[in-house]
Amino acid sequence: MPIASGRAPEPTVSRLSLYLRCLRQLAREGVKTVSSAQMEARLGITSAQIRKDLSHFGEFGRPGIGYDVQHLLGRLTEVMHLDREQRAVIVGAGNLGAALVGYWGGFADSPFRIVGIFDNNFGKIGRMLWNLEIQDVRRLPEINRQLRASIGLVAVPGPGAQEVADTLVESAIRAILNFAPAVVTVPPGVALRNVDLTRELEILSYWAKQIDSLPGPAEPAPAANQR
Amino acid sequence: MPIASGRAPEPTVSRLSLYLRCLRQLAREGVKTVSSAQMEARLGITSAQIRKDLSHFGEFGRPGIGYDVQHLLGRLTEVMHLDREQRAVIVGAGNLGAALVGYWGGFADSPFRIVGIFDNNFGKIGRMLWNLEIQDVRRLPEINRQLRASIGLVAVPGPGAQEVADTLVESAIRAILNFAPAVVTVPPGVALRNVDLTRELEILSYWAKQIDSLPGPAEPAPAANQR
DNA sequence: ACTTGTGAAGCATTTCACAGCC
DNA sequence: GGCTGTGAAATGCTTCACAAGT
Repeated sequence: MPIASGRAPEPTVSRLSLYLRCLRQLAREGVKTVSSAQMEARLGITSAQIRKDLSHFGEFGRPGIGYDVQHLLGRLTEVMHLDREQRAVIVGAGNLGAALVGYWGGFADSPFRIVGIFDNNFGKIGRMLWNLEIQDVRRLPEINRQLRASIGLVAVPGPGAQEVADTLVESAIRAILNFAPAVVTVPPGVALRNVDLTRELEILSYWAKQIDSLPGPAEPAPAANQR
Repeated sequence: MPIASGRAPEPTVSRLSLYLRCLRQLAREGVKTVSSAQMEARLGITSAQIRKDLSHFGEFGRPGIGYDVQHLLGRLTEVMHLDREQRAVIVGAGNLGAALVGYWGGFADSPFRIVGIFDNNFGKIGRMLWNLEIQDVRRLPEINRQLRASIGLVAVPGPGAQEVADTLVESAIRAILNFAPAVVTVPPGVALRNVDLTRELEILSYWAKQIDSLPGPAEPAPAANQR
């Protein structure tokens, strides 16, 4: 029994987020208790997978009963550090950057809060975006001493992405979500994930093709692992 | 030698898109020939992985020399069906939908073209977004007979996502990119990928935590597999 | 009767390492 | 000497299946 956190596989962690969303919905519905089989029905992730995933972080269920929704919700929220405010800055005040500010501006009960938006374009610096003033990315390290954001979102064109990431690291950011179509590297101790929109479409283009040229009757698409 | 396409693993296909981007850059730089080791230096994907990936689709390299950039670029473009126009529609004309239209409106040399945007809100229907008129999502199946899009982007709030996906399937869409924070299911023969922004931040929140609470000196973050 | 937690088995992907070719 | 393509080994993840708990 690996009491609480050891080192969990990356796929497991990424599914935790899905479990959380499912549990929040169950809580809204007033459901008290849920079995891994019931979650399978909602998420399309096998019950064995769910139990194995949860087992990395502790023993949350009761044989014959299932999981207490509120309890599991609380524990997973802690495990993922979503029980505290998570402050984030966005670099890049273009279409995408603006949409991202709006995206998390909407929900007040989210732990994520966008506390700053930065750009390198003098035409944009000083303008307001929602309730935030666009600031000079060159001042980011200095300004983040006040903002104390630990997450950075990179929404600039590909060629500028590495430089922006370096600036974020220099600003004591611990996690970067990169939307730029570019390979970004970060030093040990900084987490990085990429969201690459063109890449997603290209991958779909491949699978759509595969489906077209299938010999027999249609086969299930690989469904991206419910990623 | 599995001449050209058999069934390639999903991770391989998803990396193909990275190889393409790298090759396009090499072509712009005027580089004629590239080895898997040189690509490793640019992409952070091991040379053995690159060679194994490419081997699923044919033998493109020459021992002692490497790969001809133009040739490999051309072949991979074919493999992924990016040598033809790929028409897409977006459902949801909110912040995100609008940003997505702009995102692909920018680049003219992309095979992806947004040919329609739809919403269910009468306040939005009829308004223009860039050069497209927002249309009633209820008319999507009918209108797509003219548009002939095969890709659909879902940019609506979570609760509406499944209904929208069903409408897209009914409209002869073969591939769906879902941005809504919801589990969507599609019938066999339709490809589906999810881009879940909140989920990405939640996962980063976990890894950033892991880093904080590391006993020894910092360790590399799992880097999301360059995903 | 139902459900969890988990070793063990099964499967998929990555990495190794080298024969063969330039 | 340098590089590809690929079986074989290693690794990592998922699924099975069941003892134990309610």
